[in-house]
Amino acid sequence: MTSAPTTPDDAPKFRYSGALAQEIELRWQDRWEHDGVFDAPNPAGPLADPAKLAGRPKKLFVLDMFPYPSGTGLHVGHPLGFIGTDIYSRFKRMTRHNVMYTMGFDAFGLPAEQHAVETGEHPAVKTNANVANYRRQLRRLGLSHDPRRSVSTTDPGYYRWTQWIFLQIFNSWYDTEADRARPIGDLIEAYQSGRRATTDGRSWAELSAQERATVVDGHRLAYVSDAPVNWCPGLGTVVANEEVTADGRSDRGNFPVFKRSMRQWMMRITAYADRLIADLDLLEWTDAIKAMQRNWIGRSEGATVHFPSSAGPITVFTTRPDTLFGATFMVLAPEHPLVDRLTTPDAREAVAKYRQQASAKRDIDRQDDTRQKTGVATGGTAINPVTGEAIPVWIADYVLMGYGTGAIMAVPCGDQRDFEFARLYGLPIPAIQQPPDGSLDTSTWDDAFIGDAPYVNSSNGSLDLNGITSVAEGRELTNRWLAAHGHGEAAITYKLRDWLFSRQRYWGEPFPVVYDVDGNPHGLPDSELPLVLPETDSFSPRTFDPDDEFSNPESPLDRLEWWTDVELDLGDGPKHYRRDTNVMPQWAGSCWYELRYLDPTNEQQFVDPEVERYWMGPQPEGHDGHAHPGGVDLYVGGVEHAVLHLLYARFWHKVLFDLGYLSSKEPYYRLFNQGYILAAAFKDEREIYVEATEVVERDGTYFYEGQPVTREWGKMGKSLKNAVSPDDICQSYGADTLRLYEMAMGPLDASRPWETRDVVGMYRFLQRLWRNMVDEETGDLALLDSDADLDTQRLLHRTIAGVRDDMEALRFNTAIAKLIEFNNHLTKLGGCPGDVAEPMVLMVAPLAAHLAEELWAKLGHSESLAFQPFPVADSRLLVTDTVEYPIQVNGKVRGHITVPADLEASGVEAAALADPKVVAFLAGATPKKLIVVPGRMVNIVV
RNA sequence: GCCCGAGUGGCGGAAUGGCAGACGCGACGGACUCAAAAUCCGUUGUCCGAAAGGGCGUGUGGGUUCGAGUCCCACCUCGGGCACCA
Repeated sequence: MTSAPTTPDDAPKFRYSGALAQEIELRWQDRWEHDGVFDAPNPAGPLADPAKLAGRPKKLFVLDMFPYPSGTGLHVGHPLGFIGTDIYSRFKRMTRHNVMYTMGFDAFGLPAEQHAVETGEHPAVKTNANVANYRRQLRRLGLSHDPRRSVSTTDPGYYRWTQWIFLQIFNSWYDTEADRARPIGDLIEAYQSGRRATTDGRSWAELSAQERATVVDGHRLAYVSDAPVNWCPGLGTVVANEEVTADGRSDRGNFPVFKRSMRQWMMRITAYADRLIADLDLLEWTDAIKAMQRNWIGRSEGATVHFPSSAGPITVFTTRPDTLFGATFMVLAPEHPLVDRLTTPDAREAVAKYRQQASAKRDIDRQDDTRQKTGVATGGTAINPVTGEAIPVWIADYVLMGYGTGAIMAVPCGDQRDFEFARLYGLPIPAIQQPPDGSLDTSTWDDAFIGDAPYVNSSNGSLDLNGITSVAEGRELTNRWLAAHGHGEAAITYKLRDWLFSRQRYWGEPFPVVYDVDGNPHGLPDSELPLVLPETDSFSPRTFDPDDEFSNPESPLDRLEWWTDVELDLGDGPKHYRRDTNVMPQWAGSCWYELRYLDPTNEQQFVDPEVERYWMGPQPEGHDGHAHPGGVDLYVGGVEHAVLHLLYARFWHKVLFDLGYLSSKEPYYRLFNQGYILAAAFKDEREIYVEATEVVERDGTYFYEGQPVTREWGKMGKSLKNAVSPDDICQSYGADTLRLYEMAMGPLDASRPWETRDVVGMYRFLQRLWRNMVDEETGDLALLDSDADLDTQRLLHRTIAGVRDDMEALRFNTAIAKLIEFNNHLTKLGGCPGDVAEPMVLMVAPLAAHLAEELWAKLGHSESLAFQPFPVADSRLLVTDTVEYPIQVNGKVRGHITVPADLEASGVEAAALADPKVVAFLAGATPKKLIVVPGRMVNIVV
């Protein structure tokens, strides 16, 4: 919509134009790379450099969520966070920090595979081209990455260790007593020694080899299970719970997802549920993200209660065992296994019909009619253990098989859903609590009562809650009674399910697992790693009609018999095995990438422990002076990974921590969610998006090829046809202008609309800055002959103090504003005083890195300024001799006085009352009260 | 329904309880130019006023305070997340 300002031919030769910026930037980027300026030294190993390390007493690990390298390249929305982390990294280097900062690529995944299917080109070819393009674009932005540490998840040298970590998880079990993962060998040893008993009491030696394998496999943290999973025929693969939307469709592709029992790889993340919640307290993350993680894990405390019935005990989970006296019926999920046995002959037909209806409307419909509850009675009954009464058992689809036990005790007076259900089917609703402002006659109630209130009708002789007023106490007493009488026990449930870890795809990490003739899985020995993805030209996943629920997944790797069938010696002689033909989900590679950055070329270990301790270990005194529990010092990325990536990565990290490979409990100590860049998108009359760059505005109306179009705002991207390429902006204005613009738009965590029109503001700032120091005709340094006057000195040091604070707090927008303000002051002086140039250039350096380097060189330095100390404010120059006080009368400013800074309050008072404007305003009235805030203001109350 | 956020000029936004609107864009006026662009200088919350000056102003209504954009209560609107979770 708006074109870049054109620099006229007769403009001064060394004006800071887009072309000059580009020349400067490319030159410095080459030099940085050539000199290895941003190579961060490790304390040991091949990247060790004791000389460099000596000058950098503190470490700082700054991390971006690494991108998927898409074929369309970066748009200006992508690097928002990257620019922020770059500025922070550059600033920290100037304050004696050894900064770990690089960028890798999360390059397995569907789009590259899709491209391969369409073109027949191997996905690695396209992926490598995309990675190369991303690297070029990121380099063009002047990001100060250590290029030696950049990794791609698709590189066999990388995924070799992803496979290795998988095997660590596979070869571990969760010891609930020690509350940590341990090697599977410890479990076997415990069984062998008899310290751990088998379930049927036989000794370990008495079990057959197959029985032992089954026991051991049943404890592994990565295990093959035959359980209900999310089958997505449209994608031709199973997907994780986290990848299914609320309305039962795939996150990617929006295809229907069906619950089907299938044999698939699972990760026992549920073993870590409590620690994943508890350790959130260690982290500096926003409450919003912590809340999302807690929500997703969904811990509920309560009790399991067993209700005797003719079909055996029906076990329910409840968070309100204290309301057991009010449980007047039970509801089972339609799929509950006891339904058949509970159903009486006369109810059989209705039950069968309801179950069929429920199973038919599993996806979208189930959402729609959530308002009106439905259900049928089974005719069967169960015994309420506290009252001894027989209560009817119903089935209803508001009870979900996938949560708790798939059965509930219904307490209509104390649960809104049960209340509605009881009202609908005329079931009794006895009150068991006395609501503070209601009667015990529940027919007068509009809703169930939930909260603290005295219990009534809640006694059976041995358990008496009557008169107790606290739910917590009632719960506690009931739990004790249940346990004592064998009717139940305190229990905790979670919404979190184990993580479905296999995908029927080609472009992912192959499982380093083979199956013996009996179908038992065996991990490959280290010597077999990496298990390289086999070459083929048949990448296509087998996909199905999206609604074809009963189709079955077929892995592309399954077709490669030359690869799947192998002869191996796993310690007991050469035998025939069949390889696992699944691949890992895209999340696998991103579960540990930050660790590989630390030691990217290590072929013996995924990371050298000494290197890991240095960068990730707990810090008694972190970068900000606070102790921190270890992990990445600053992790920046979008909120879209609030549950998926962050939960999975925390889980893997904790397993590796338990196994003794890592020194921090958590991978990411401080998380910062940057906002999104939004952009105007335009639709024509057919509601189709048109290329936003081609739209012109006339008098508030927008036109595309002469036709009017409508405007809306959305996340920048290909689908809305509103992407702006950073390459174009760098070409027209330079990367420094782009960096400044993105940061100046607003606070880093806020989303904001992109306006190409506004970019020129930062361009002008850099142009003025340049002109204040450089002769536009000759390109030579041209500073004022004189040094700074006192006012300028003071403003400089106020600016230094402010910019420093802003940099620490990631407030780059206000840091830029302060620098512009100071530069505007220099412009008024007619140029830059000699003694101001260096501090000014150093302050600008983290933001406009290339321009600052160029000016620094012109100031006579041959070294890069990357490690020059950031200016420090002189506190003597932060105070002034005189202070201007605003004088308020009744809270409104009516005048100003300027008085010596050290004048005491009584003097300020006298001066305020003597000010002619104030005198006029008071018109002789006597002040009732006079407030002097030293150094701030005066308020006169009349 | 529940849990997070956020509401400030024409626009993006700034403001340890202390002069609301820093900084940038745009707009308007001027300089340079044959002209335009680029660049430079100035004005720019709004209303009244020729001006000096004054009234009104941070989603709405209350409250605390000498003083509230900022703190408290209630509400409205918008954005995000979760949602028949027992």
